[in-house]
Order: sequence, then structure tokens, then C-alpha cells
Amino acid sequence: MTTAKNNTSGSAKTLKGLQSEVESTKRIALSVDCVIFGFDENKLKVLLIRSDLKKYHDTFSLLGDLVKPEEDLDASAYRILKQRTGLNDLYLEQVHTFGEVGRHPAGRVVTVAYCSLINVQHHKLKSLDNELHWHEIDSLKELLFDRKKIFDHCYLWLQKRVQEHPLGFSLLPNKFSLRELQNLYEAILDKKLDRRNFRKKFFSMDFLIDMGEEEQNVPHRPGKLYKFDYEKYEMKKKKWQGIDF
Amino acid sequence: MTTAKNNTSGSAKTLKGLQSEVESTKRIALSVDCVIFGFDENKLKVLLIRSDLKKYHDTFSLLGDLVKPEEDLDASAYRILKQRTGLNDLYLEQVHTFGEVGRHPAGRVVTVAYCSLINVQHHKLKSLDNELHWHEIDSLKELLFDRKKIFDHCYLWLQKRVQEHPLGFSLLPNKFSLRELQNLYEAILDKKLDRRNFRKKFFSMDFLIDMGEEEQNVPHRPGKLYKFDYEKYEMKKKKWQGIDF
DNA sequence: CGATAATGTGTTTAATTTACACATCTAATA
DNA sequence: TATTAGATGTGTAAATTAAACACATTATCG
Repeated sequence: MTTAKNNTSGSAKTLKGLQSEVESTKRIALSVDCVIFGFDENKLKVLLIRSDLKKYHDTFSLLGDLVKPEEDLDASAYRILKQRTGLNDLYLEQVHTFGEVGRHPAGRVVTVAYCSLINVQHHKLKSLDNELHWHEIDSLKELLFDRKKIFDHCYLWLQKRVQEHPLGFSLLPNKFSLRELQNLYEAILDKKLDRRNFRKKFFSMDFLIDMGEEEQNVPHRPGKLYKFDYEKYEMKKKKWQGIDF
Repeated sequence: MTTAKNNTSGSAKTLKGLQSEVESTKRIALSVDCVIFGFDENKLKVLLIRSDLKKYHDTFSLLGDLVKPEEDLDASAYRILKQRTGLNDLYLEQVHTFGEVGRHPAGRVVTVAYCSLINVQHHKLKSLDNELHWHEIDSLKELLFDRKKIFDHCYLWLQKRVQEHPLGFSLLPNKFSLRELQNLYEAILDKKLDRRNFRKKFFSMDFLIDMGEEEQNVPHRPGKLYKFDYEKYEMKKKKWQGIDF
């Protein structure tokens, strides 16, 4: 019998046996970290919290918690969001799991990173002191332990994802102008886009509903307001295709 | 003090305190499942193993194991691969983590799914009995517990990923003809492609090295053999861009 | 040596992306 | 109320990319 013969350890075992094996190997703590993006003052921001470890009180971290034994992984991420923001219909998606041995000084912790996109206006933070704040992503230097690495991974994920999936609208008010939408994309992608081509692109997708309203209180000609038509999108969304490295 | 004040549980704690918290919440077992794709006889295949649970002995499953406490998550996936295939320079990438409460009857198990692409010719399986075998993905009906869901997720991942990243070559011999490459893409994407446009596309990418050799033992005019130029690709690979839903 | 079956190649057309300029509208100001 | 400032709103030409499509070439097999 070769080593290739093990599946979850030996061969031909009972469910009961596996149960005790599972029991005995619960040596790894599982946590969730949420990278929560917001968009305010034409800047992309991320929600950070001051570490509640005394030793690292000058360092910021992502919002996270250990996963509860009786809690779905996704539910765990939702719970963390809810505690912090007051929730609504948040966009939440799992991105990556970080599981290096030495990544957490308190022991073996494996962390599943989730990204959330929320509208800063609609979700006033429950606590507005130093503990919790929106941080511009440009000036993000250091985070607790490997959290910067997690953030970087999620930011790259966002840059890619926002180009092939309509996430971005979760960062905007329900009704938004095309200028706001373009500002958002420019902030996320960190580059200037041609205004005319940007409009053409979105209009040709045909997922924007003209609300027949205009911006209020802008010191210039107000732009039209639109909503994203999620229903239509779900019907007509394209399957990604085209080989291109 | 609001509920928003908890980070990893209370506030202002010590590393030592967190340590014991981590200790006490190790109630979740962590495992890795590998979805190992192969390509043989112009069919896309997946490596399956017969469940070693007596009760489920008629059901196949993915290759997996519990993550060891002192083992990096990625290393765990490599270990599983190595045990089964004899390894070499395998392509391995994390895809998604599955963490619903009821997904495993032996208790709370969270599973990180990895995808691997291997060349069936180069990696003769260590065990060739019923336990371990290549299964055509077309005729894949049912797998143990939620493994079919995991497989489906990984297959969709592969279909998308193979179009924007040069993974596919890991499924082919070092030297391959363009016909083999096209067969591979047709098998993965499950659709016919235009031969001339396919060639044009890959030649224009300019990542194929003409080996100056031809296929042997084919019952027709032999095609030229190529290698993929990974070095050149790393230098010149394009950043994915272009908004398109 | 002829038949077979796959390789290898190019052009035309359509679709998409990019670059680019000017009139229009509203608010603010004089 | 007229002027200005500053943003909105729109179209076209050029370039690039993708899609459709046919025939000569070459090795093998009988």
C-alpha cells in the first residue's frame, strides 16, 4: 500500500471515525476579514479600524472576526458588516483565503477575505471615533500583520472585477450622474478615461435607466440621473469570451 | 459602547488574550480539495477517487485532506497533489473556499478548493486501480456531499481563466501542435473554434516558440511543434482592461 | 500513384475601440 | 439681464480587432 492510498488519511473508514478525526484536527482558527470599499469626495476609500491589541494600538486593520462554529462562512462576513455599518443590501463577495503558518502571531489563523462595496452616504458608520474610519486608498501605507497584503489582493481583485461585472454601482447613490460613474471608475482604475467614449460605452450596454431627473445643487449645468437596471442585466449579461493574455 | 465596538471580540485586549481566544475557538476543521484537470484523448478530465467512507463507497470524490496545523495552506494542496501524482512543476491555484455549516456530515469542515492542471502523459498515477481514475467531465453526474458543487465552480473558473491566462499549456506535452492546443481549448470551452482565426490569434500573441520539429506517428501530414514562451509572456503580458459586462 | 485527411496560409467584412471638437445648458456674477 | 464659467451632451473618422470564409500543400495509407 503506497502513500497514494490515503484520502482523508487512511483507507476504508467509517463516518464515525472521520468525525473523531475531524474533532482531533481542529487546530486551526478560521477568521473572516472584510475589505470594505467606499467612494466619497471622488476618492476610493477603505474602512479601517484601529487594532484593539494594546501592543498594536497605532496600527490599523481590516474589520474581521473569528468564524463561529455554527455560522456559515458567508454569514460570518455579513455579520461583521452588519455590526459595523448598519447594513442594507450590501454587495459582498469572497475573494481569497490566506493561510500561511506564520501570518498571525496569536497562533494558526486562516483568514478568508471578503470584499464589500458600500455607499458611504447611505451607511453612516455606527461609531465615528478614531476606532473606525474611512481611509483613502492612495495613502495606505501599513496595516496590521499581513492585512496590507490582503488589502492589495482585494484591490487588484476590485480593479479587475469592476470591469467585467457591475459592482461599482453599489458604491454610488441609487441615482447617479454619468460624471459620478466616470469619477468612480477613474478612482478605482487609477487612470483617466475619455468622457465621450465612457458615455458611449455605458449607453451602448443599455443597462442605464434614465430617471428623468437632474442633479441638484451643483454649481454648473446639472447632469441627468440614472439607475442601473439589474434585472435587465441579469437577462442579457454576456458570457465572457475571447482568448486574450 | 455600541456593538460596533468589537473587533475580534471585545476591545483593547492583549496578544496573550487573543491567543487564548484563538485557542478556544478552534472548532472548525479546515481541509483542502484539489480539482485536478487533465487532458487526454481530446477530452477534458478530472481526477477522482472513490470515497474511503464505507457508507459512500459507490460515490466518487475529489482529492482532499485536512490541513495540518503546521502546514501552509498552499503547501497542503501541494502535498495532496504530490501524494497522488508524483508531482513535477504543477500548476496550482486557489479558487474558492466553501464554508456552509451543513456541508459535511462529519462535522464543521471548511474546505478550500484548489485547481491544478496536469499533463496526463507526464504524471502517471501512482495507483491505477478503481480508487483513483481520470473521469471525463462530460459524464460527471454526482460526487460525494457538495463536491459536485465545488467541481462546477472550479470548471467555470477554468473556462474563464484559460481565456485570459496561459494555464492551458500545463495540460499539454512540452511540445505540442496547434491542433492539440485548439482541441484543448475546444474541450475546455465546450465549443468549436475557427481554426484559422485560432492560429492567427496565437501567432499574433507571439508567445509560441517554433521548435523546428514535427509531430511523429500521425496518420496524416504532421503539424509543427511549439513550446509556450513563459519568459516572454512574463515580460510582455498585458494588463487586463476594457469595461465590458 | 492516387486518394485521403489534415496542415498551412490571406483577404474581405464587420464590429469595436480610440482619438478628438464644438454647441448647449445652468448657475453664478457683474 | 447680460455675460461668463464650467460642466453636460453629442458625432465622426481612423485604427484596431474579430469574424467569416476557401484553397493549395504535404505526408500517410492502401
